[in-house]
This record gives sequence, C-alpha cells and structure tokens, in this order.
Amino acid sequence: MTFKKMGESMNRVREYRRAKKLSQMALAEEIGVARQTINLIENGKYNPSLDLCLKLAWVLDTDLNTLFWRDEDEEK
Amino acid sequence: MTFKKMGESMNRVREYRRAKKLSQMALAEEIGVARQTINLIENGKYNPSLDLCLKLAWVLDTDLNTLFWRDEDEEK
DNA sequence: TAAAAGTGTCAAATATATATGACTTTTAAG
DNA sequence: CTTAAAAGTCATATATATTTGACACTTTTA
Repeated sequence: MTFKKMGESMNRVREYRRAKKLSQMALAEEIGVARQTINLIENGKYNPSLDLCLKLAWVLDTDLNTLFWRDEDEEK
Repeated sequence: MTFKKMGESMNRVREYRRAKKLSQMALAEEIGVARQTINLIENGKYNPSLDLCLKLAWVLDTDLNTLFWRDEDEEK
C-alpha cells in the first residue's frame, strides 16, 4: 500500500474516523454529506470546502491543523 | 460597524493581510486568485476551498487554526 | 463459507466556488 | 479639497465540489 499524491493537500480523516469506529457512511450522515464525498476526501481526490473541513474536525474531535496540511512546499 | 454572521465560519484574513500591508489585490495575486475572491472571503460571503485556505495561511505566515474557525456551536 | 457491511468508483445532474469586467463608494495621500 | 488607490458589489460565465443511484470488490462477522 503506497500513498498517491493527487491534490495539494493531505489529511488524516480516515485515521481519525477509524479511531472513532465510524464507517464512511456513518460519518457522512453525522456531517450531513454524501458517503462518496467522505470517500473522495479520504483518498485525496478533491478539495473540500472550509465548512466541511470544520464539520469534520468538529465531529472527529480534533482541529483543522491536525486534520489537514499541505503536502508540497514543506516548511517555510 | 457591526459584524454580519452570514456563513458558518469566521476568519481573520483581513487582520493578517493588513498586518502584512498587502492590498486585497496584492494578496490575490500572490495566491493566484481573483481579487473578488479575497474580498468575499474577508466579508464572510462564502466558503473557500481547503486549498485556498492553506495558501492563505501559507502566504500570511500563519496556520489554519488561527485563521479560520466556526462561529456557531461554540465549544464542545 | 456464505452473507452482510464497508469501501472504491463511475456517470450524470446540481449546487456553488471562483473568474472576469465594470462600476460605485470609501479610504488614504498630496 | 482633490485625486488615486483600495475596497464593496453586481451580473454573467465557468470550473469544480457535492449529490444521487448503481454496481463491483473487499473485509468482517455469523
């Protein structure tokens, strides 16, 4: 299992979701979004909106900084 | 001057932009986005994408947590 | 080992973020 | 006070996030 770098951002949604023993479906419902949306985000296929990111952080009991970061350009 | 709560998120983009003495135009150019986009975000008129948020945090020398937060539902 | 639940993915439709160009109003300098 | 830059805003157009429904593949559990 290797990592695919498709977008410009990376995230730990899957990790945090599993820690809470939620399925993609369950998480999607809690947040009020489609299951596919969660799936695509976890697989880095696209670029969620800020609101969605905030809801994810909220439901997963974490914050934006720990959940999302940019993959390229490393440190400043 | 009073605050309008239009979206579900709040931000300190204007504050951090001014601290760097950048106009909306200058910031927009640095990030590669339209000036109106910056304007709308600063005024809470919509919901930027995660990539844009990350670029903003990057250019403004800060991070997601300090730049963006949800206005409603306060603390958990 | 069979069934069920969870996940990846595709195509088509819809909602909305973002772009472009123009114009008005506000703010900052001279 | 006058002017120019900066900021707010509108309408139209485009790109893309998100939805819906469906189906195959994989993992879990009975």
